[in-house]
Amino acid sequence: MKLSDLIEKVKLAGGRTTTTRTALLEYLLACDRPVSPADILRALKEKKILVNRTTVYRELAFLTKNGFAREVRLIAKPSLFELSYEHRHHLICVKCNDVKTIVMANHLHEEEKRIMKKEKFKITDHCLEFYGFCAKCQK
Amino acid sequence: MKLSDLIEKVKLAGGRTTTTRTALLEYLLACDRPVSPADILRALKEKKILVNRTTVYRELAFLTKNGFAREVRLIAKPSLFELSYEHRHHLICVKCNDVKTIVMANHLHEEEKRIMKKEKFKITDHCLEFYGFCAKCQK
DNA sequence: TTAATTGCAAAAGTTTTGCACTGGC
DNA sequence: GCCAGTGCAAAACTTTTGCAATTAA
Repeated sequence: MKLSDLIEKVKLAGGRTTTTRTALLEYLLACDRPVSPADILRALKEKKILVNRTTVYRELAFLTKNGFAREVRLIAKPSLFELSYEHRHHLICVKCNDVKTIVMANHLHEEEKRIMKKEKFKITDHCLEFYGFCAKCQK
Repeated sequence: MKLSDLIEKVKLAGGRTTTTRTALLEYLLACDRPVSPADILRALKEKKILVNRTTVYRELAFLTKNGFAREVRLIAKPSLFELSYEHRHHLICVKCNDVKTIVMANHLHEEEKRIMKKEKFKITDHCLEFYGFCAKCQK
């Protein structure tokens, strides 16, 4: 996904193109992993882009509400956010807390069908995360 | 799982049998769904068992650390906790936020093997949650 | 006894709100 | 000009810590 395409889509959704929004989207794109509001604040500060904490929260709320970002809650206390243009899964190291993003095919269609029938619950999405030890922490 | 068995196991792990701990385990057992520290405080208060907030947090930390409980982070802001004597999954209604617990066989063994090989990540656990609409909210 | 458990107060950290002001389109 | 976006300060929550007192085993 390209930054310009993202910005275009945000415009279509009624959002304006502001310095903050552009910088935030650029950062989320570059990271390619879930980050916390605090991470974002830190990163933008380093780039000399001064943004208020509240603005970051509101921006994330806007992106999430409009389907551009997604909130994931893995290990760390604060919520983490990532762009949502594709279905992602994460490998979370329980030792160093590192999070790696992976993309994989959905192997749960049949299972979801069965659950929907049995539980009368209409599944629209799922969240699958793997916990364990990253390459470094296995040594 | 029976309360007395749970208490016995906690004892083996070096934990003492206190009013708070017993009441908390009893509540978690009865709920059979993830609950927040605030939920626990409220429930114990209703039962006239006066417990401090800090104690609830410490108790949950103790249970989690010793493998009796598990922290799950679904939709609600605060972390939710549930007993961990079996592998569970949840059906989370995105409309009313209701959470239903289900138990299902692990269909991900093959997938996990593949990921471990490809990503050099040693998977020890996973978390799979389904989002959608509960029976009530489909109407 | 003695180590685990607890309460209380205070701090730390995260997220939300109200309000006035600014700036994209 | 309109209304989305913003900063600031303050509030609301959630979670953790230090310390002294209590209590199960």
